[in-house]
Amino acid sequence: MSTEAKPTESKPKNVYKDTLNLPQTAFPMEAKLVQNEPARLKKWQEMRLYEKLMQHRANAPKWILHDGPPFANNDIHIGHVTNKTLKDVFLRFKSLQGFQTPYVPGWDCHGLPIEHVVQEQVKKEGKNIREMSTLEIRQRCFAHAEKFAAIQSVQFQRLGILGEWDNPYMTMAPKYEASTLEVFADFVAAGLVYKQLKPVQWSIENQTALADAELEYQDVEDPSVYVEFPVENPGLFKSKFDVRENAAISYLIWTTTPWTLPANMAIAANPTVDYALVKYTRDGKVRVSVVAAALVEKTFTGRAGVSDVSVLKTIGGKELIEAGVKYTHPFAGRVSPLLPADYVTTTDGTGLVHTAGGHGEDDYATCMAHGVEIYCPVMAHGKFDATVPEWLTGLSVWEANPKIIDKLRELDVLLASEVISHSYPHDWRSKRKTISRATEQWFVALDKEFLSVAEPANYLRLSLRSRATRSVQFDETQPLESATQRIASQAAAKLRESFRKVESPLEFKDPRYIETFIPAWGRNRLHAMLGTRPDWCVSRQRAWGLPIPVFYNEQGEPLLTPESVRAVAKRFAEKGSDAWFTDSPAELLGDYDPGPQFPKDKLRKEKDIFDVWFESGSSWNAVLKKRDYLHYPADLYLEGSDQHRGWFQLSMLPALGATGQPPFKAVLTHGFIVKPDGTKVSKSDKEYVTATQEIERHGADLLRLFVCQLDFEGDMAASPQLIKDFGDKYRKIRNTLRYLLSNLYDFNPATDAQNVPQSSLDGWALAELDSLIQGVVAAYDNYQLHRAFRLLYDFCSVKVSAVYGNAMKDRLYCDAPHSPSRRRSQTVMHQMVIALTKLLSPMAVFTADEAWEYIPHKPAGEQSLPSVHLASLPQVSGSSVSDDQREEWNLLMQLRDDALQQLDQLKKEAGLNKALDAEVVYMVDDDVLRRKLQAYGSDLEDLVGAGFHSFAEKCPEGPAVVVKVIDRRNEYKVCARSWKRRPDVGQNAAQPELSLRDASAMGEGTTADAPGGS
RNA sequence: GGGCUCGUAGCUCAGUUGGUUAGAGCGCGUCCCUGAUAAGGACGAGGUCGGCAGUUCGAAUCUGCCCGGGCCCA
Repeated sequence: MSTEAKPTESKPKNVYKDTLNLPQTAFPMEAKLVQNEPARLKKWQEMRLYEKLMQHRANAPKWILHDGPPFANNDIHIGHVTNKTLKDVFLRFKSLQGFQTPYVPGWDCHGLPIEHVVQEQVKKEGKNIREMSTLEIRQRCFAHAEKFAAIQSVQFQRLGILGEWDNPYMTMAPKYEASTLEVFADFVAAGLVYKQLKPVQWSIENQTALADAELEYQDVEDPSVYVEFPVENPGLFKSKFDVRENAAISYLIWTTTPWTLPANMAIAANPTVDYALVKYTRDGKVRVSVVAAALVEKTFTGRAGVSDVSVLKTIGGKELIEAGVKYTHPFAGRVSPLLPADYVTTTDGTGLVHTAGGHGEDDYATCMAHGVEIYCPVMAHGKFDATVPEWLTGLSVWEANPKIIDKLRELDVLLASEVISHSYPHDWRSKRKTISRATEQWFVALDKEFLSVAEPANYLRLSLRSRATRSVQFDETQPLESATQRIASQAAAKLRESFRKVESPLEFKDPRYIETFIPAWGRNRLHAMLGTRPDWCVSRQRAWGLPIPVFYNEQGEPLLTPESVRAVAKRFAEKGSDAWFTDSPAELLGDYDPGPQFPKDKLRKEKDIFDVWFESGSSWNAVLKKRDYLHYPADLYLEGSDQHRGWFQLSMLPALGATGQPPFKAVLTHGFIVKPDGTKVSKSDKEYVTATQEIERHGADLLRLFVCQLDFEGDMAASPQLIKDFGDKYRKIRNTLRYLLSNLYDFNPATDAQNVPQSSLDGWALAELDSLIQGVVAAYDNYQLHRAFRLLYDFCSVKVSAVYGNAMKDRLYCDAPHSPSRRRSQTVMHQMVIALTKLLSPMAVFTADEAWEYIPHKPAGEQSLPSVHLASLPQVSGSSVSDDQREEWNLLMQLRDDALQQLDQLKKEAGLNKALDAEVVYMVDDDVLRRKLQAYGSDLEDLVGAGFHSFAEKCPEGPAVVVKVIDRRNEYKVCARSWKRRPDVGQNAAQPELSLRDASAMGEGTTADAPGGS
């Protein structure tokens, strides 16, 4: 499209370039984060930045975020990055705000995952794990945990996480273990600890009970059987229900776990469900069975070998149960009862539930309630003991399944057998199916009322559950903001109603009440979980953990008192919990005298260890209470949303049991990293983000910013590609900082600062900066990181780069160095770069610190700070802006939009390429308005990068101001220095090629050869 | 199956107590500049606001149901 060839022009390019004040800075455009961050990290470590910051804020109020300990196993992953970054950003913001923010990172060191890895290692080495002593296994586990805590520590520090890395907390440290036992002692003192046979999810592979958190549900196929359990006394049944048929009578049950049938001790029925007496022919024999009326069709229709199905009559569940007709176990021979249970439904099965108290939570509850024995013939390794029929003894439960089905068929009580697919719990480590199995376990009672050791004797006695639910109770004094909250409020009303009977609700500022949940629904969620969770099974049958400090005498009676526990704690504090395996009971108990019932030389030690959650859940005691520079409760716990059931809840229970109040004032949860399509990632996905790899690829700051820009309240989409693309955002911010810095090389606010009138682009920019500072601070304050990032980014991209910075170019480059207009702009830019750097510093810790070094003449009191991370929040200018003033700016920006569109038109239609060749004409009739606009001076042309502006009359209709852009290539001459095309070019006879401004600027000389930046 | 939760342009997010043609930035397309230059600028095209049905004069916004995703349980 090059129509006008200009071969002869050959203009001597840029002869005036040396006379300009072009930007200069040593702040590099290219960040080279990957290579530069480690150096800066080293610098921080050498100057002991964390300690310096703590000293710097020695007299400030504290803000304590208590770290939830990651598991000391494997490298860090993107979830760790998210969690630790959020923590670090909030800590740094609070510090910027003026708080002292000590941060003690920690690690969860005990537990099955580590023990499992060690087992695998041992296996690989060809050794037999059973031949190794517990102590030996524990030492290897200790080494493993220590190694990975060290690895993760380095990785977290590489991310720029600031904290007390040389003194973290470790749950396996002797003093920590002792602190955990102290909490346990308080539980014992409160009478909350008991031992009982109870079904738990049991891993056959690992021969241990599993915590909720150790279970994974997977869809599997299992045999399901419909079994006719013959009534014990058919005559009685027939007479009770007036049945005349000459047929066998049975209760029809359904189960997907045939192997639990040997342990069957009852059948549960729902008193509110109607049951049918169904007559049918199976394999040529007429039979009558009881089944829920609603399930007759589903149960019998289409069954092979079943015909002539008819309902003889329907009876109520209550009636059925009260008739009291027992049944005979088909192959165990026992006679067992029909029991009422309201959890029995008619969605599945037959409405009559096979009940084995030794193999199920509900079953257990039903049996306990009716005095039925908890019977569990399955041993730890998953095989039947000798109490079952001979043909089953010694078989594993999985081997037993088909045998039992065969037996049922042989006994002619199998109505049907089919394979169904359902969700079933698996051991998270072995990935094998778990079983429900009754064992002796230590429990913490949720519903027993008690007084904590911290409470006076006349205090209201409440259970752990009611303390917990009370502390998260909904606050109906808060305005309703969403449907969620409304629902929450309804639940709260119900809850409060129940409180009224025994207790008064907590006030907002009561330390037993959790003030804030972010997001708000966390309160609701935690409440629901606390309200329904079962008693806490705290024992595990493993090696790698904290031993439960119980002794047994020769009669098998347990020695467990607060004093005995504290005595062991004392020993552990010195020697670590390995002492349990090396020391005698007498040594462990030290001076403690358990009395004649428990002779020390005859005591036997408990073999169970604690659930790891009990240890990490006691961290508030081991950390917050033991380090005098922290405080209890913490201001914030911040973890992924899975921790509602995990650490949040299991920190609350120990804390409530021991101190009567929750360990935190606020809880923040964040979502999980998912793939860009919103589904969950697995390691084999190509979208999987390998944290350490991404840091090595793009640098920590980029990853940190990436995390910050996502709304953590929901799931967070990430992939290597998304992170890479995000680099554009980083570069935009960095270049904006660079541009600002590059125009400040000759600026000293002490001598050069100018007043900034509101009616100017500078005034507009300052007001924008003010609202940026306010907005970003508010966003940080409300934990809306993505909003803080967005505000900062948009400010850099739009306000500075596109509008203000662009408009100021002409005067910064071409004005005389000391001209007030140039100095005024520098005054604004100086404030901008300081504010931006500070506001960015919690997120982009490396980049902000780097930029800080290049800022000339930092604010009073901050010149000597060695790092931006010791600085405090930027000040707002504080000048109030009237609505009229805002209107004026809005008008200006609107005119800018108009002008830019016209410029674009001219470019397309008239071949105008440079805005500097155009003139902007402001057509105004109103004198007052004209005068207002005139105050903006050359802003009026620079706003769109034009060469010249003027005013003109306009016709009275239409808006108050109309802007018109005119191509002046044929009218005006170009100033050879500023490249602006304007009528005053040549008016200074001495400088015929220049505009008046440039001619006079030349006269004053330039600073182009001035010394570079700081 | 249950509890909680999310679902607005390719991406990340705004959308205030329901109210005119649903916004921004990025990306994308087209173009300009070459004195922020492995930078900078302009214009433009993109959305049945997950779906359906209600309430209402009017709904992205309220209600119900459904679909899809996530966390936690069973």
